[in-house]
Amino acid sequence: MRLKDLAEHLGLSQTTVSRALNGYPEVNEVTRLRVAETAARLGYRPNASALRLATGRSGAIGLVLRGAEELGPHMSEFLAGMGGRMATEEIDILVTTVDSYADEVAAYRRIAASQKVDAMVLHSPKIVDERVRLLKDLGIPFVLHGRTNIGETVAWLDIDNTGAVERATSHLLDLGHRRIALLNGIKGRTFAEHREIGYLAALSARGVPFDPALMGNAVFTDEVAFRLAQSMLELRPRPTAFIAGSMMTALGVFRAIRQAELTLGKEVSMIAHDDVFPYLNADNMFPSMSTTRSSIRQAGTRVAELILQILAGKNIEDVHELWPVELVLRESSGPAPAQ
Amino acid sequence: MRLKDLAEHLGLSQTTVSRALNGYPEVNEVTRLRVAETAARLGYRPNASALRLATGRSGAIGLVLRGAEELGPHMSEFLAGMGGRMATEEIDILVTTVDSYADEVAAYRRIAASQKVDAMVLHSPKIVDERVRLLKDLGIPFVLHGRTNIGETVAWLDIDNTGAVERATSHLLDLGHRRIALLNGIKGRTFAEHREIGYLAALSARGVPFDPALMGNAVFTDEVAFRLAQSMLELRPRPTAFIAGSMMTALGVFRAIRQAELTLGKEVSMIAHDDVFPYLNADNMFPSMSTTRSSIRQAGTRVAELILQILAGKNIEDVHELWPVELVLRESSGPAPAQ
DNA sequence: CGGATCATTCAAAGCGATTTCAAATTTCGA
DNA sequence: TCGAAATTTGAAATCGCTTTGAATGATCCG
Repeated sequence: MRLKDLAEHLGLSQTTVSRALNGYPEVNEVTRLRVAETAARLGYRPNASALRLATGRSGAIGLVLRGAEELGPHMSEFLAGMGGRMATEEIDILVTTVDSYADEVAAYRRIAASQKVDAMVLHSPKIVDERVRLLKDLGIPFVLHGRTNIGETVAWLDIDNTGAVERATSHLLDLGHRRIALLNGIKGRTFAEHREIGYLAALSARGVPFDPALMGNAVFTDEVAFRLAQSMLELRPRPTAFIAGSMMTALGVFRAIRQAELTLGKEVSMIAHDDVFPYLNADNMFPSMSTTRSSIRQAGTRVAELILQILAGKNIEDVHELWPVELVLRESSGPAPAQ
Repeated sequence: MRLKDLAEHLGLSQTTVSRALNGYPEVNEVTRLRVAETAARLGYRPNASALRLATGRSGAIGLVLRGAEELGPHMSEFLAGMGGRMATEEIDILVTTVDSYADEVAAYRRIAASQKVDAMVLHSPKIVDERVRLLKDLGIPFVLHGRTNIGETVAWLDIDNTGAVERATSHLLDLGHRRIALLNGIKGRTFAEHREIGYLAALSARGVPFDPALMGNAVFTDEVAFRLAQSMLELRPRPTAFIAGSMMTALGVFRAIRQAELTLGKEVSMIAHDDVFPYLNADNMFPSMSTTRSSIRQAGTRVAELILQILAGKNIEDVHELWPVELVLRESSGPAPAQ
């Protein structure tokens, strides 16, 4: 069922039918109704490729992911959020996976040259992220999920990682903890650096010296977290509190604490960052987990919204959002044990 | 940079340039080289929309997901697997999320009518899954990840859920367990029904009566699993072993066992199904987790491969793969405690 | 009544590729 | 040397839609 068929069926020209369906004003209301009704009845849908070619818009927004590393639980939540918003606009999400960084750059070039997407989302940037400049050079509109220090205006949405960790650290200090371990993300990623800044700021505000042995940088998997926490718990004096970068990390720390036969919430405290996974609830852990919370799914939804605004003409200078992070105290964080 | 520009730049016709780039035989080797070199130097890429319109192929394969429910850790692993295979073919993955089942049907129709994809992947089917018939009616090639009992030939790839659970159950019976709980997936999904069959078969082979109180059907989240396991552990006599449907489920059972102050691997045993998440390793749990293992990422890669074969003309009757599942014994499963 | 205005409709020209069919040039064998 | 065959190139049609610019009738007003 092509436009041409539909037009013939109606005894009208393609022009009129196209206009009727796309809501142009210069078509008789009676005709418009007749067209709409017939199109619906016959299940007509414009061919996506033809439409894209004619309009120049591709009707898709792109996402390039380093497969193994990035397509984890965080990303799928983010995707779900984006998808929810885009679905109502009938805009597709185009997921491209790559293996290496070099492939990633090539992928951006390819996607740009073939005009497959109208805009892109850029993820977990580094402090200085060349991908940002690349996309600017390529002229593709994009929203950065996170921030970067490149001398260009970009549209971004980020959560207040610095503030979150600063508050968590301060709170633990208030509870008397002095040996607070930070399980942070990969060195070089902006969010990890921001968290480190918050951590150091809180420590220095109380004059508590920073001990590099109490800071780990790694991916957020329970396994790595387990190993890091395990070795930190062997230090003397050992840490009395952990700040875990994600819920996966928290699970690893959990295990390390248990294996060391310590009690979470008493001998050792923990505050974890919670991206709000529907299948891993901080409230229902045992003991329940104190968290710094920010829904990554909501972030996805909002990023989608921002992209739509940009495509509608909004100036990217006006697209900056820094989301506060709530500190939710539960059972896993308590007063530091007596010396 | 359009084909036309490139052709003018070369002093050739679009026809020749197009042929040269697409490897048609009737173009002079010297010319071909010159075209290829110039195209590469100028970074020419055919416009995706135009190419699709001209060829009739969309260069994408589709995936419709019910956002909240389906876009979890399993799916992101599967996606990563698919993406890896498709990337080398320059085929895109089009992710559409929907809220309700009704929306899902509409989404399939829409995608079909607008010819956005060349093929689709269908996921976690029900015993009788109408989506399968819908896709057949719509004439879209697809591969089913799982199986369904609809009277039609479809291409599918599935793991041997029945065999996996049967072996796990038999093994626990061998160890002397008689009260074995099964934390299964949502009722009606084929994989859950298959697992139930394996469970029941193993029980009845030993003449162990089936106790409905020891079977739970729910989504695979740690929270739900925790609640189910918790209430099961309150039964008397209580279950001495658990078969957990996923690693998330296992985490919940873990917690329930600990909260009940029992020891995993001694008073209570557990075998969990492991889809092989890179961030949640059965080997590194404490105690390490016995599992029935099958990489869902590999399944994704393979499904992608099968789709490519189908698009290349392979008969769907020849596309059926049932993957065996390995049983990996570790510390979480041990002999039943003495009465 | 007649010219201007308005409301509708349509034919045809893109969009940027592929592909059919024809033309031009070379090569080859008799 | 000449015609046929093979090789190489190109003009134009096509894919299915949007959109420009023109045409057709209907309506209005002096």
